[in-house]
Amino acid sequence: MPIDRDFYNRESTIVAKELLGKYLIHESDEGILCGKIVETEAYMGIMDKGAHVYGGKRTPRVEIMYGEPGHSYVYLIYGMYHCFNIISNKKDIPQGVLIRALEPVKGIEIMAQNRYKKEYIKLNKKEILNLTSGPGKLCKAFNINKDYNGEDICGNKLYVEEGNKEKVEIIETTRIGIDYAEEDKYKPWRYYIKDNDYVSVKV
DNA sequence: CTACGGATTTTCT
DNA sequence: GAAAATCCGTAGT
Repeated sequence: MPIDRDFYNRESTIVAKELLGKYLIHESDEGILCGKIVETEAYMGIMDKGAHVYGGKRTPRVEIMYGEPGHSYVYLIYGMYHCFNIISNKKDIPQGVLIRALEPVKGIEIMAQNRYKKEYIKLNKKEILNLTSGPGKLCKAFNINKDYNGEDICGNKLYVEEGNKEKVEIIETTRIGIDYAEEDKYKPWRYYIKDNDYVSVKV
């Protein structure tokens, strides 16, 4: 069951924290993919120098951010990799949560094929850890591309569900890859689950 | 272990 | 024409 849209209709820092430990599900053509969300980043809208919508910028690419919460924002970065975000907060307040890392739960065979064109059994330990331990990697493993931009995360194709409600210890720290964001690059808006092997960068 | 650079294309200036 | 919310392979310590 997808989580209710109200869940996303809040500050992205809150949504980012509460997404940790939940499951991202993709009912792809190859089969069901499921990963536990272990690392997220909040992008806080037009006041955030690290965000694509900083200063109220409104371009075709970021237009989806100004829409209803609970939709996806997928974009191509460095010409080769996709990043997957979930739009948070209400219409006209363009905030989002970048999903930075997952722990594979179901459909690992499919992820192995998507990432390496190899069977899971043939992967070495490092390759297994690298299946979904980064924003570009998890998009490749989950076969998320630009076709999923604007997808409804409250639908039945690509969505988040509750998971097993385990207690998680959350680390708050600074974001990654936004050196141009001046003072905002030091904002503690990256969150991850303590001691999880699939977190992309630890403190 | 860290450091560097190349890949590759969309997006905005 | 430059930069980008990244990743990976290679070279050096």
